Amino acid sequence: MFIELNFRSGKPVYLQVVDQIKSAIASGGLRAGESLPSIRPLSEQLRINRNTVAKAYAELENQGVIETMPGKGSVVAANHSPLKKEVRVKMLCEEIDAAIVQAHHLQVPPAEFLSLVEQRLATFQQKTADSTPQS
Amino acid sequence: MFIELNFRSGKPVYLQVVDQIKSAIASGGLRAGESLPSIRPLSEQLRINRNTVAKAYAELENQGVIETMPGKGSVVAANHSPLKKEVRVKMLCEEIDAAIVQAHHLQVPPAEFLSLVEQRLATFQQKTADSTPQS
Amino acid sequence: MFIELNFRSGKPVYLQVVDQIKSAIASGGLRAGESLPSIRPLSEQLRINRNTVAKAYAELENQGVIETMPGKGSVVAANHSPLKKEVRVKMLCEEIDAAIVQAHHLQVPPAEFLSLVEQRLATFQQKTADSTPQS
Amino acid sequence: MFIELNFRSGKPVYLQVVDQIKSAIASGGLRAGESLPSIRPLSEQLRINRNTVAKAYAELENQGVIETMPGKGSVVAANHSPLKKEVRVKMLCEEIDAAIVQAHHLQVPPAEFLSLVEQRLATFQQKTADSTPQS
DNA sequence: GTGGTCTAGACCACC
DNA sequence: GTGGTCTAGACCACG
Repeated sequence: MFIELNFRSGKPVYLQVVDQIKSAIASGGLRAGESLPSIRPLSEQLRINRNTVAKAYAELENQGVIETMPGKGSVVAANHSPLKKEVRVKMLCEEIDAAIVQAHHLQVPPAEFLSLVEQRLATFQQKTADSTPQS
Repeated sequence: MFIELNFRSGKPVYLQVVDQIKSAIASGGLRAGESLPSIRPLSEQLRINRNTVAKAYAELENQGVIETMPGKGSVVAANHSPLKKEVRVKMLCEEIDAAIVQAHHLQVPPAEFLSLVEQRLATFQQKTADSTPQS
Repeated sequence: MFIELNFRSGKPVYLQVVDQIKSAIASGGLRAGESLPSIRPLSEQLRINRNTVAKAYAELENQGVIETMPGKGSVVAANHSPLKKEVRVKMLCEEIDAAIVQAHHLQVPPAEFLSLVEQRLATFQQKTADSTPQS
Repeated sequence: MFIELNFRSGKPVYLQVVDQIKSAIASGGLRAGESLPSIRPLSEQLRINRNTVAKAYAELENQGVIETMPGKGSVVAANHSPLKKEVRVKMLCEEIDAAIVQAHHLQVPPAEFLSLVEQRLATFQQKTADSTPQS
């Protein structure tokens, strides 16, 4: 569980924790059912307040990414979102549009952009496969 | 100059203005040398505080995207991309990775994700083409 | 906006605030688009910490009950849940089952229970109608 | 003695045990004078700590629902409802109101809500009848 | 040991 | 003025 914080980025610390844990899960570094580090030790490791980690975990829980059992710790949830399909696609499209606008702004042509997407996607799938050698 | 604000997104209003103007320039809606609407009418059109628009313009000027001549309005600066290609690609990859992680957690499979990206990209290119028929 | 807190009930204070606001909305006391009291004054009125009210508002926001615009306050959201219908019905059934078990336990016969439900439902609809005389 | 635990609900485990035993008694699954499973086997069956079951039984004894004779096990107490009818109805109404508020926020219209209540009630009576065929 | 709640007080970003 | 974040330290419930 390696998390790197950037205190100068302006992005809230608890959100950095959220995003990095989600990213670890998406790339297979953490798998459904696996335990997350407890709040107190993690807060000490990251040199931040316990409440800040707790806030991150609470956010992850109500996004349905983890499940936390008071007194017993948190585990990665089985992945299935309770949101309507249309809402999920809409949320994803906003993220995609942001990337497309960014590409235009950085003068990366559409063809190269698409190829980049395919390449990054392949990287993620590779990582996921690597961490499930038992299948 | 069509700008759509989302007051619910948590993203600062002035940054939404900044990003949408940058995106309008990137996508050809605004071209180098063209002038931007003045602060007062734009703030009335968007129904936001003049200070907010002023802050957005200041930020754009800071980034070298526009040039403001006090008393004479603002124009789009000559296009330049001082960043090295590799830096730009790295920035873009962060945006792409965010979308991929999001897709995983929203239960959108890779194939559908790719297809969505292609679709949004096509839509975006269509809009770009529409707004630059003179080229 | 009358909220009554019971500090001895064991129910978290912030949840008491959440439930009473949701109840006020459901019964028509607060209508879509209406403003909620600001966090600071409400916390003073209730004699609790600002963070506790903030936590309640955050919870209401991510249940989609209110919308909050940083720097401008919170308003009651237009009501439409992004959850799948099946999930919504399941959540509701848990609440209903709790009431049914309670009725059995309190030795209230089914017929009387049903009649009670109809009566309370009518009361709520009445209150809603009263607060929308303009329709 | 079938008890189903939900470790994700946030509701304390020992309270889930308490409520399900109370509900089993209320619905006829357990009758006055009948004995309950002892703590040790029940804790093994539910895969929870013995202390948790013990706490549940202590709570039940406190509420007068069961009677425990140290060294001899626990039996269901003779049924009694010391609360006045009006108090019981008031308690029940709070539970009902909670369900109605929930229905409003989950966008379930009153008609569908009533129909759901009738359906769940029928299911519950069915279960009750099944477990008391001897009456 | 775990997570949850609440308080108190600080600083910041936005409008 | 508004809400958002973070810290620090306290107490409690649960297993």
